[in-house]
Amino acid sequence: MENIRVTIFEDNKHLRESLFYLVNGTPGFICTGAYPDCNDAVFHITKDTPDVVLMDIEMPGLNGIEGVKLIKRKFPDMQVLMQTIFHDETNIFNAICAGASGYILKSTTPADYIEAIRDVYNGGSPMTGSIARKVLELFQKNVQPEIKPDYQLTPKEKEMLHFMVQGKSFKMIAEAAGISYETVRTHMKNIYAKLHVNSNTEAVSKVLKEKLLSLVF
Amino acid sequence: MENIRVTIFEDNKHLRESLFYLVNGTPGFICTGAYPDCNDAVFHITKDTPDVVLMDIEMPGLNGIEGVKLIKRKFPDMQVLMQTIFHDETNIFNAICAGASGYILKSTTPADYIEAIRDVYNGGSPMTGSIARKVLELFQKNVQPEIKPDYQLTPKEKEMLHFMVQGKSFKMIAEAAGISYETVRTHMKNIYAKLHVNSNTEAVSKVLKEKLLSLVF
DNA sequence: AATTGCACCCCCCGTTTGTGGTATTTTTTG
DNA sequence: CAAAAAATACCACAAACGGGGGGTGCAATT
Repeated sequence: MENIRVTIFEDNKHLRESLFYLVNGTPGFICTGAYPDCNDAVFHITKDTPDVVLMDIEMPGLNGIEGVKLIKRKFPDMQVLMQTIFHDETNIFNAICAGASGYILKSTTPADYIEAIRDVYNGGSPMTGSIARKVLELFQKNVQPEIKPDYQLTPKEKEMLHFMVQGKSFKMIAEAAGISYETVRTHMKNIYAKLHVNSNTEAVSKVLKEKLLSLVF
Repeated sequence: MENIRVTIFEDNKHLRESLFYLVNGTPGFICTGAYPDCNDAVFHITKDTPDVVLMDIEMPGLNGIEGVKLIKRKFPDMQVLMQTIFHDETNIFNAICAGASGYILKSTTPADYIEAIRDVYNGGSPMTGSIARKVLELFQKNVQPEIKPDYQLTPKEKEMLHFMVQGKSFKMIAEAAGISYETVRTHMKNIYAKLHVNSNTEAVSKVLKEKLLSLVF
């Protein structure tokens, strides 16, 4: 059985070394290189000839996204497994689009790290459940954009929501719509019940995500 | 802690009963129903009020794909976890497009079944690595990143916003992020200043409209 | 050595929302 | 027309939010 060759790009010295020892300490795996940035990624990979690249997203200089692009341009079949801290998710989507083959969190256990690398090597795409969920949702939108559930909102309720997504307070909505503050509150209560939410932010979020309002008005 | 309510649709009597006992035998889970077909799925679910539906794909009469469609039309927020014996690509994509929240194989172990159900319940989307890979590949072709204004938000601030657009309250965010309530408020205050808004709804609205968080995560 | 940016934590105070009600007046519709 | 649905309005209380302070520690930069 051939060893799975892994090259690591990770700016954090401690984590980089931990991963290095983790990979090398696991039977069937060998770390062919561990670098603090991907400025010379193509050079390193040409030399290391890894099967899988473990790439941090947040890095000084060339970040992980650019790194993946570089690598995939030169080695289209290279398997790149991204890793990042959970909540800097802004670029994760871009990472995937750049050609990443998987996405894991830095909070994963050593065993899971190894498992993810093996999974990528075997043609899988390990990712967390929450990432997977988001990917699925976008997938559903692209393929079938018409999953528009009907919440049976009345015209007045939609008007309230319109003002709501503009960031208006109940008081401002009352004035804008020419009705009393308490009436606005009543409408909002009904809306919350229909949308199955219980806060203004949830309502706004749901409206925008599901495009419940035709952006007229 | 509330039990996770699970309703099962599975034509194979043996497997159906096994799953029933598995779910009921696991602390924190309760099987609210187990049916051999989804002809009366909407009725059963109305009665059972499950949190998660475990749905077989291959079934006589109405198959699992149609079942999901029915269920999602009536209960748009219902979480449906698909399961099948086949690794059939067409079915998988149809299921995903129909609104399934996850996809597992019948070959999974009991422990993994439970884990998958829990994952779905918690907003994740469990799926096998190979499924994920296929989804990613399609994803990479269809989407290109767009230009977005830069408000110089720090990673932590983006994290806060990420939770915000999920409709979470400050208190919930504090818990989810493992920081104190007051810290969340501090971050939010800074965010408001950077985005030039002064309420949670305005912030959420701006984030979603301008796709500040790449919308996906 | 000093500064800056970020993440973190706490207090106060007034305002706004969320939630539970009740209740009257249109408007729509069978 | 009678009934249902929608829109209107109010009260009360608890919870959450917005804006204003005050801080500490740490790492990177200057």
